[in-house]
Amino acid sequence: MDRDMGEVVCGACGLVIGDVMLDQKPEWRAFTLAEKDARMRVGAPTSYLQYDKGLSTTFRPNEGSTSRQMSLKMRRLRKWNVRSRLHSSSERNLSQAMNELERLSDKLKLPRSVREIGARIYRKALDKGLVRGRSISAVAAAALYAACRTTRTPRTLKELSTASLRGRKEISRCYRLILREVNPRLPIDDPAKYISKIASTVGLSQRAQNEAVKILRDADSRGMVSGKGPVGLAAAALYVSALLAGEEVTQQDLANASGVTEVTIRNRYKGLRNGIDYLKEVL
DNA sequence: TAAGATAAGAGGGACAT
DNA sequence: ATGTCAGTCTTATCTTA
Repeated sequence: MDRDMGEVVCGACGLVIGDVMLDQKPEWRAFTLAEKDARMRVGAPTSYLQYDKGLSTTFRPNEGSTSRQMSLKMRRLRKWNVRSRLHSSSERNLSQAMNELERLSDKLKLPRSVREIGARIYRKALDKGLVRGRSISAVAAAALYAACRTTRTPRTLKELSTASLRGRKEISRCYRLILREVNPRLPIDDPAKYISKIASTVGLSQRAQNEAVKILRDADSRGMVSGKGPVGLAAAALYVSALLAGEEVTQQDLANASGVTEVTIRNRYKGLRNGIDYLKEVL
């Protein structure tokens, strides 16, 4: 089980068995009865996924005493309750954004934990006024992408943009804005994260994956990776390791599975061959 | 048919004006 | 703010084994 990836992977063969990670746990645990008793009072775990963090009240008609007057009064109260919750534009904005976040996460099979972080990032962006003048869906997609990066969950900007209604350019603009304004320190994208994802869709062995990771480490230690796209590097490393292991994969297959072009794979492949001595001899 | 080569164009970062 | 430069990646097309 690879928690970073949000995937369930077979340890023997590297096959991705399922990529839906359900997070059904409450956010706390009770170890003793007394503790449990104490915690009964905290209510549901709060969540950033609801625009009001799950703390709002709702009115329901009282089914027991349904006098005509009472139900009218209740209806009025409920109306005001709803109004007071939704009246501010920022909260309306949030509620829309949370919907979009849910839709995207669903499409991309992202675990709830990532969605939570995406929601938190979106809130910050909204508080800083970054959403004004931009589309909610684009900023939401960008926030979710940022969440993938902070949690080291391998999703590409491209995947985000195909799931979103917005174009890649617009989302990446928002993403860079978020980087600058709200989330200055994100870990750099690690190519190794993409390896098992790519490998399992083209059916490469775990052995080949391990080898590919090793190759990437070598390349990194030689300063060959800076400035290069992480996905292309991962795909090329897999191509090399497949050759070494005698497993059959075409550049075309890897290109399809990874979302980069064959040309890019070829270029990275060439770089790896020239840059790493022990590969020069074998290939 | 897969792999390699080449060229043109897009988009974005760094840096200067 | 705007322009230029170097470098990456994509798309398209042709050649090679």
